[in-house]
Amino acid sequence: MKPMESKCQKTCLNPQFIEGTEWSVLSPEEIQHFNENAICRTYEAGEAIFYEEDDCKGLYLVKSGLVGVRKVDAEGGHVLLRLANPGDTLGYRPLLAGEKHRAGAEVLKTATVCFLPKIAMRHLLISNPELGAGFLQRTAQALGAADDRFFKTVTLPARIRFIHLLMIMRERCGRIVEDGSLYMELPLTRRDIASMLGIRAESLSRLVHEIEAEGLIHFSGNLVTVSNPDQLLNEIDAGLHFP
Amino acid sequence: MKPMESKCQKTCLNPQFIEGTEWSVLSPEEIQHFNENAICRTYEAGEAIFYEEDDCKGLYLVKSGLVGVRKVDAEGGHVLLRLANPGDTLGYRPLLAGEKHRAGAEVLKTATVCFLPKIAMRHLLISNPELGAGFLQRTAQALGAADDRFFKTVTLPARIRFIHLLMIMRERCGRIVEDGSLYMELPLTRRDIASMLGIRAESLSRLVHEIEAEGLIHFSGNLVTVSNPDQLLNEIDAGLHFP
DNA sequence: CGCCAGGTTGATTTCGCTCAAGCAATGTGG
DNA sequence: CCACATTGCTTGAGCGAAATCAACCTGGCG
Repeated sequence: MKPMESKCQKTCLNPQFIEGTEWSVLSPEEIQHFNENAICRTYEAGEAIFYEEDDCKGLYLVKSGLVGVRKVDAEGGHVLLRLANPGDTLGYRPLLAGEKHRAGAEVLKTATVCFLPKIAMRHLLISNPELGAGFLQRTAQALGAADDRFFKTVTLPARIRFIHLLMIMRERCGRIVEDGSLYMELPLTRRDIASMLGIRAESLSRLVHEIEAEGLIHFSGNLVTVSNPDQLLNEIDAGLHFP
Repeated sequence: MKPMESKCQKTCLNPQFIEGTEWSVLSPEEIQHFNENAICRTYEAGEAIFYEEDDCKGLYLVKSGLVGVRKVDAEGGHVLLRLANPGDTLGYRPLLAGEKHRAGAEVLKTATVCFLPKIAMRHLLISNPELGAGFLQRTAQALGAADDRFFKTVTLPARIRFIHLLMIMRERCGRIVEDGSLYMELPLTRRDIASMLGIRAESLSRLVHEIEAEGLIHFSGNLVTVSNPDQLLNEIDAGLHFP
């Protein structure tokens, strides 16, 4: 069976969806141009969208679901670099740098993704300089974030990095439940979380155990409950401003 | 005594110097506009050009010398993120991202640096879209490099990372001496090298000792001699493609 | 001369890794 | 429906790479 593909037919990019993304600067005609050239496809969890070292054929707008960007090392271990949520665009870095993909994209939760060929993108970049400016800004911000991550992984202990990651995930999938505690469902396997922290799954497991023993957090499967989120934030601060 | 500052007076940006940099796309009039607004200044080793968290007031073109970009952690330790050689431009990331500086710049070897205010830069970006495209590309490449560094620091052992760094430095300051061996003068302290690798100075010291004992390299102060550079390259490959 | 920063070395500890086993949930095929 | 592989996660024991702490060079430099 062939994967489900379809022209977007004015459905892919629409004013509500692109709100807050780089695409929001497009005019109605440009949106139409996008939709005429883009191809939508739904991927199941585990499917790859593109691989490291592939030529960059265009870019990928995540419409729903969750996508992970990863690199693979010599022994086959993978390191998760970042996550792409609905509204995020993938593949713009290699496109703008004029390079091949330096990381692969794999679907983590069933996702529909809109592919826009390079040529169409170039057309849009020329017709609307604002679009380029938007991606320029986003790339520059991503560079800052990447430097930050490097800095943190070499200066902070794994425990603080883990708590930090939890606090970031809170923005994506956290909910405050009636009694004031924080509740979230992590969309990642332990192995993937560990790789984002630069540690092994076993080490993460011990770390989780330790934090749980202190009563700060309760884990069960992918479900996390934090009784007192502020306490964790304090620990991050303590990790930074050491006396 | 006030630091030596001066208007560039047509001297700063000139066709020979900008060859191969992002600035090479400027027209003669634009070059003039740059020179009229830029301010040159010479810094001694150890001086700071800007600090982390400073507002970004413009960008800095390194004309000569060597500049380091670093972040400082809670206990006052610094991590060297990257080096800026003559022709490199600093501060474009925060400018383009619309953020404050997220790292500081410190002169490592006496450097003359040309400062171009934000407003003048905006003017140039508008008058010449090629310039923006150039910085876009460079930013995108830097992002790829930053991801790569993170990936390497979590997957490769310190030893391989060190050799890797040496091979990168070769391109900047390496010379092949008459008998075919490689000779270089590292413009960095041990502490700074260690911070780039994400390890402590003591660990680096032991590492150097170990590699020297194997006869691969000889260190004396900042001077490095590599009798057989290919052997080191092989080791990097071995570190990647493990059976 | 003494001081100081940069570098080295040694002893000890800590953190995270490896290897190995066990367990629960989920498929899968007979 | 059950036996059996598979996958994700956890746990334990032992190991190893770097960190830490502390002492000690060494070469400027006031």
